[in-house]
Amino acid sequence: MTELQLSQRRKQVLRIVIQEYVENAQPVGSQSIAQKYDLGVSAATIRNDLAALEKAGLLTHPHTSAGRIPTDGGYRYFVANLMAHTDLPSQERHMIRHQFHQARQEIDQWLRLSTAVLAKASTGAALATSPRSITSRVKHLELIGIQDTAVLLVLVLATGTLKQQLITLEQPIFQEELSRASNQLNVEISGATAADLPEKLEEFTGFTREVGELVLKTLLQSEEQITERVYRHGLAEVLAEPEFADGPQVRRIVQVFEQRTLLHEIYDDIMELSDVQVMIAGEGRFGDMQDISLVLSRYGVPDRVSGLLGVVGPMRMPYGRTIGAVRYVATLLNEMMHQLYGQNH
Amino acid sequence: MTELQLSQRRKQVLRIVIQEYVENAQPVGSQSIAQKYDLGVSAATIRNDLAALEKAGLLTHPHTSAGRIPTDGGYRYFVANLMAHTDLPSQERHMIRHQFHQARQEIDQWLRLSTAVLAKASTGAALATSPRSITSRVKHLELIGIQDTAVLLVLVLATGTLKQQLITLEQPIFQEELSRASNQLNVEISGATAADLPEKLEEFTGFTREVGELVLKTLLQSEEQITERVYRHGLAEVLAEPEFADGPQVRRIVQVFEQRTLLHEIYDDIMELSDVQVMIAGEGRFGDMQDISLVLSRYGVPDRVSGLLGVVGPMRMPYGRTIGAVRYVATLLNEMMHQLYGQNH
DNA sequence: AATTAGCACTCCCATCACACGAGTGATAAA
DNA sequence: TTTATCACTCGTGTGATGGGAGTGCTAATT
Repeated sequence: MTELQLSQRRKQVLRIVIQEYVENAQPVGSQSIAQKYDLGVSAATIRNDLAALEKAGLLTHPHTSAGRIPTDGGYRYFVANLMAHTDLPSQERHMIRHQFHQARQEIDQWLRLSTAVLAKASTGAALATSPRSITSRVKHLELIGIQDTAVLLVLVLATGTLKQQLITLEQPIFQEELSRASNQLNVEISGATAADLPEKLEEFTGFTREVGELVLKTLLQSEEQITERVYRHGLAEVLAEPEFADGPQVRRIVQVFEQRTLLHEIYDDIMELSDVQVMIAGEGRFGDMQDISLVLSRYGVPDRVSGLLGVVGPMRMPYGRTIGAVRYVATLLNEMMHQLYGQNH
Repeated sequence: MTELQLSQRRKQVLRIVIQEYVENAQPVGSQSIAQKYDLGVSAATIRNDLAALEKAGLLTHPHTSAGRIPTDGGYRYFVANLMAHTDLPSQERHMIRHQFHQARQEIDQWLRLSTAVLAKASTGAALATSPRSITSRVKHLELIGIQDTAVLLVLVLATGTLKQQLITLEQPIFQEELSRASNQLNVEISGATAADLPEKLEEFTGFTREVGELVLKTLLQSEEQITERVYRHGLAEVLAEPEFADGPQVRRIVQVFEQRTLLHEIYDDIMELSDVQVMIAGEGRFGDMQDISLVLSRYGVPDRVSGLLGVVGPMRMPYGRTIGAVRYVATLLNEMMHQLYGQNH
């Protein structure tokens, strides 16, 4: 993409239009700009600038005699070139950090908190996926008889995640045999990844082998699944924004917010990049996302676990603030999880 | 409440008004009734009946020259006295049952499926809570060293539910000591409830005792928590209904759908009663639920586990069908869980 | 007493006309 | 390149108008 060349003043004008529009949700005209901001030029000049910015595809009118509003391209230019790098105010940061430290050692709690915090700090609705292991490593397994013919396989992964799987048997099995099988397997497969496992399983037969296969299956599954659990928060609030006054628009954002498939599609894109990603009106690559923007980030521990975190809201969104919030929460989560999953293993 | 006395024909008229209005979302007038349904009387007579039903508080006009629409009271009367007892068509029932049997032994899957099925079979958005144990019983515990000073406590309840809790220690502890502690505890507390536990813990000291206390705390927590996880499905679809064309109304239903607090408040009411409960416009007992109805049911195994399941939708809802769907899915869940948690223990 | 026909009345809704005003675009001068 | 000026556009708000669906009432009928 060739970098668009704009005079300083025109950049300034664009910045003002976006800022005003984000704040008031009203088209902004040349006069009000000239009046409110002292650019040292008259309204007529600004009018010319506005026309130029419109020609460049950064602004539009809703109709002839209305002020200008930013296009999706306008927002993109703003985010890429004009936006002030905004961190959350330090007071707010401290409050959030404090809350996180309250919820000790509970990933589930952290993610709930993350969405709550994000929804509050942005104008959007927040969502987060549970973390997914990049390569799962078995730490320990346990077989527990639940009923005569029902056995619960409990799998502890190196990350501390628990997986459970119910096994239904043809005929009853004694707890001693369960213990024997689990002991044998533990010795062999503790620390193994999905890649190591098939080889190690070869020496086993019968029930023990079956359990081993199930472990493998569960392991693979846990590496695949990226939206095992999705945390959401703040949909009701974002619907109060004026752009969601009419029906179709509401359904659109609710769908984006609810659908798991979208997250699947986006996941890989986000994972490749370490910083916060902004996706305005679907960037042409995703379906019906007119007037909707996403601000997303990866979180986790590199090469170990990672998940998705972010905000979905109207295109008319305070990007600076939102990006700052998402970035801060992601950083915080990174810290917390680093501490948990830590250096060893 | 004194049972309202209505002539056969008036009941019939009320039934028709509700049926037509539910179908078309349009006020229905005396003439269209006389025309479409052969009641053997003229429009004028029906007009009198409509006036009488309005006086009785079962119908209203939006304005003088419009047809009638049901009030919340009208719907209540309909549900209580007039509604045909409708089960889901048997073909649909079979399909649903089949889907449930596909998702073998996975409560999580069942509940996801339940909400998906309910959302499809009703005009509403479906929600379900994860099951909660009435009295949790410890089946087994396991202590697993994750890092030097981090130990994962894995608790298997008699129901097969897993609870995990991370313990952070002051100083490192050896796996042998962990094993010793867990073995000691397992012998003593296996099968114990929260009520039994304090007594049994008395003989322990030090680390073992600490773990025991933690088990107790976790147990109590799991009995309290009723909305550990809430499954939701189909919000986007219900927003397509004409009553949600305007803003405030949308926010209202989204709030009802999202809020956990409401579920907490309703929980006890629903649990007392075994059949499907219909709650129209909050029944005067709950906050801002204008024009919103809930159709809810308990599910689970009596005296062991139970959860909440149901639909939230517009007041203008096909109650017969919705109730049938909720009832069927609840029954199905009951069956499945009965099989899982079963007769023993 | 219940039902019916007739009729005036009410009130929503769609349509049109009109004026207002914010904001533009163009032109010509500085 | 910037500015002042001015005609033009078009959404918005207001008020008038007519049609129509549906009611409520009254008086006649069964």
